[in-house]
Amino acid sequence: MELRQLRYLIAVAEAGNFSRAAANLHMSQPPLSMQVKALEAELGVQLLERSNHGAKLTAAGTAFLEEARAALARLESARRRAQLVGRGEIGMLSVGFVSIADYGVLPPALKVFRARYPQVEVQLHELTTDAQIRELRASRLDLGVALAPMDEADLDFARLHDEELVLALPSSHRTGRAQDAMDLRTLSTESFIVPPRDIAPGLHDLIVAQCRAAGFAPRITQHARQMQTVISLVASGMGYALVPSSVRNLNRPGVQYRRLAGAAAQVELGIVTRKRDSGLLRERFAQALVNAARTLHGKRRT
Amino acid sequence: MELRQLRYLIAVAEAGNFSRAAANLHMSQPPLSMQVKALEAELGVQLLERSNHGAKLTAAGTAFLEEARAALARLESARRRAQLVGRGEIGMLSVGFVSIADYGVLPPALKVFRARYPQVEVQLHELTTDAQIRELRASRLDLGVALAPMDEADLDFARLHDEELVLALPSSHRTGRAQDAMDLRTLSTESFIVPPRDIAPGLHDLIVAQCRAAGFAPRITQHARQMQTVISLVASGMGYALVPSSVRNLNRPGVQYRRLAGAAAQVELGIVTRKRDSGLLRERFAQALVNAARTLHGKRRT
DNA sequence: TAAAAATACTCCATAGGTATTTTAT
DNA sequence: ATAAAATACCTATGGAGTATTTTTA
Repeated sequence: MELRQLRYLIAVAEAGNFSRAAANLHMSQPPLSMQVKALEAELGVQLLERSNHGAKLTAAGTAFLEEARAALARLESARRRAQLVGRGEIGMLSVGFVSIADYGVLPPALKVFRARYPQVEVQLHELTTDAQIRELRASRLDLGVALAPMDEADLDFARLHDEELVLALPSSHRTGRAQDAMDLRTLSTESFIVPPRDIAPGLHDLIVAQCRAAGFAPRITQHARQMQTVISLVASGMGYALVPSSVRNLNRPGVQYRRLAGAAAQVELGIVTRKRDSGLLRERFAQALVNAARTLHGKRRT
Repeated sequence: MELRQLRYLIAVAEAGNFSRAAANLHMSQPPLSMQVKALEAELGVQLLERSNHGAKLTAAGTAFLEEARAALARLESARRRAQLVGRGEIGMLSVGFVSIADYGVLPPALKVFRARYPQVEVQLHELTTDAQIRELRASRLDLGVALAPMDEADLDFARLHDEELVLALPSSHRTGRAQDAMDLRTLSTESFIVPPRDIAPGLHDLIVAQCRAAGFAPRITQHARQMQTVISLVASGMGYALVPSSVRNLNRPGVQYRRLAGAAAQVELGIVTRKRDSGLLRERFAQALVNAARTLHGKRRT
């Protein structure tokens, strides 16, 4: 069975005679007759009733044509959908992100992307860096916004921006002015709230290293997986926390943020993707993230 | 776009690599690559992501293939339906019949046909001969069981059987025994119930001619379109009627039937169809009617 | 270097063209 | 006699084959 034969059959059925159909198809009558005959032979069914006056569909021909037309329509829809998906006008994109991205690059990037590609469904998953790696490998994620360090052989990491660690402390703490940097050494005996190492090893280690640099090992009294929880615990006076600076956007009563005196460790945020995995939408979304990062943090660099 | 190309794309998508797909298709790899490339070129979309390890679908390819598979399935269904209809296993048949056929050939013919072709939908329409001619020409009917005479240039008439006219008279009429023939001349002053001439000219004329042959013009006091009505009127004592003998099967209290003395006019029943209109189902139904007629009336002839 | 896809070419099967015959009204 | 489909034969496009090159992990 050939598409050509279906189109020819349709032409004959519509014209009601082979000669006229051939003219409509810009071809001569004999090959048209041959093709239709070949189709009938293959199906083993007579589709047209021929006469000197022309040809009309048999009952079998009518039944066949109805289905065949639907099939052709389906093919057209296949073509259309492929082109739309190919141009990235419609589609699906699964995006993972660490919670701090939600206070920084993600919202503006999403806003721009959604405005430009309203037909693209973006599925958002708040996941730790580790979980993103796992989900990327399982192809349940197309792109992740995660924390460095990242040296997985099968994944690519593209740096978005750095954030320094800042101190989150209860409002009850009254030392110095809000804009002043704070010396971590004055807090060496305080309790610290830190994300658990198995969940966020990069951030965990960075926080511990920062304290070490200030000459003490932090007394960790609470682990909390999500930044929101960390900040809530600080607000309730459970202790202090070192957090990436975009968490400042999380203004919660009872919490204040202070820059650290001296060298502050940098948390590096970037885009993780599968190596040699194409994906127009993925690239465009990555670009939106890069642009958002430039807008938010670019000023400091230039 | 060619069906071949769709099948090739499916093979590559399933095999995950061109070379293996080519082997599955019993062809060599280069033409396979060419055809898929041609498909992509026509659509203007990349459907496969090639690498040394093989090829996998892009998002566009996945979307395309989903629709394309549906289209191919639809084509298979087209083939199947055409073959079933072609073999007359499924289909639709629109049958017209004059009311007296309903007391004769039609019920047994229908029973046999329905048992053999349960998937064929038979639409039944009780229509006068004239109406059947009209509906056949409008292609709303495939076959009719009608009354002679029939000499329409574009229609075929195949005789089924003859029925003689018999007399239907009220039970109150007490002349002679039930099995005796009755002389129409004894009823020359009675009222007659006759189908209107514009609806059933053949039967009407036959009845009038029968009376003329008996030496009188019938006094027509009532017209009735349907045999049921004619018989009801006789039952209620409104008059007498001459009806085709199968109407005897309509046993209604208050009515008796008698053969006519002397020569009784013959009502000829037959199958009307469009000239040069094929139709397997139509032929099979006609055959069922012929068989039924032979069973019901054949004995008299042999 | 090895495995896969792409390129270069050759060949022939067949879709389509022209000329003509057959068929049925 | 006419109009349509079928048949006969020819041509050439393009689908498929073989041999080879290119690519990248």
